[in-house]
Amino acid sequence: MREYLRVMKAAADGTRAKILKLLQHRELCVCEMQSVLKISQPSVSRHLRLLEEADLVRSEKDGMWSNFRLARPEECNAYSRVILDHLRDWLQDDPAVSGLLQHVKTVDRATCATA
Amino acid sequence: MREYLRVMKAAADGTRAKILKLLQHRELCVCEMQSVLKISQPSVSRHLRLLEEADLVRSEKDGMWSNFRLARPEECNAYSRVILDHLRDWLQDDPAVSGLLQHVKTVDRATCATA
DNA sequence: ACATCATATAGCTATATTGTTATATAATGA
DNA sequence: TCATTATATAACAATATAGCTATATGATGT
Repeated sequence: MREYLRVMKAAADGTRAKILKLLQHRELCVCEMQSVLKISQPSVSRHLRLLEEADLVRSEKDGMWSNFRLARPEECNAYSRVILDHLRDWLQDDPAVSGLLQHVKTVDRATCATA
Repeated sequence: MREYLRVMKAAADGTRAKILKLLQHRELCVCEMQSVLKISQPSVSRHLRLLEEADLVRSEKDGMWSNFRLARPEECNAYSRVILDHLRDWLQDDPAVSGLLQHVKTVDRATCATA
């Protein structure tokens, strides 16, 4: 039950759902997500920690940056695998998500500068 | 997004997950669930309202009782259908859930008496 | 070494959630 | 009608969550 709740609670938040949808597009660092989501950097960091603890995302350090991506199937647990799988279809037509997906195409970590 | 969050938040709670697992066994009235879950009747009622608003369960009045059952596929939305589908496998070996499933077999609405 | 940038953590506030008790509503049966 | 039973709603307390600002950590480049 513990793992089930961790995954479901992680997925049951609007900001985190948006992050997952953004990561379907490509890997992103924290400051890129901050720029797209228009929330504070610490808030993004905490959401990412919850997503990572739920095995929904994974991160890798690249120098100064932390790159986050969706967890690969073999990195998932039984619950996160299913959620990620369905999220590829879910929210695809959501207006808020579409807007962010437009925005993310114009974002570049080189021009973040701790907005 | 609204509907996604309604379903995910409804599912992302331990007590409500237990209710859904109990309802896989059979239809139950509020007082039966109260007896099995050992929480107050108003608390059960509110959980059921949230589950019903998420199209995860449906209820029918039967005289004095409200019978709750899992929503049928045609009563679901895109999200609740998927969650209910996976929940048939999920948590099947969870010790807390197993305990409740044992208990629910011995429960009868006739012997509830607003415990 | 020092300044800068990206990220993480700590601490706080506002809000949401879950539980409770008390009470309202509605059906049943003497 | 009146008491009883089942359920729903209201109001409250305790806890959890999500946002913020301030600050710590760690890498980069001068």
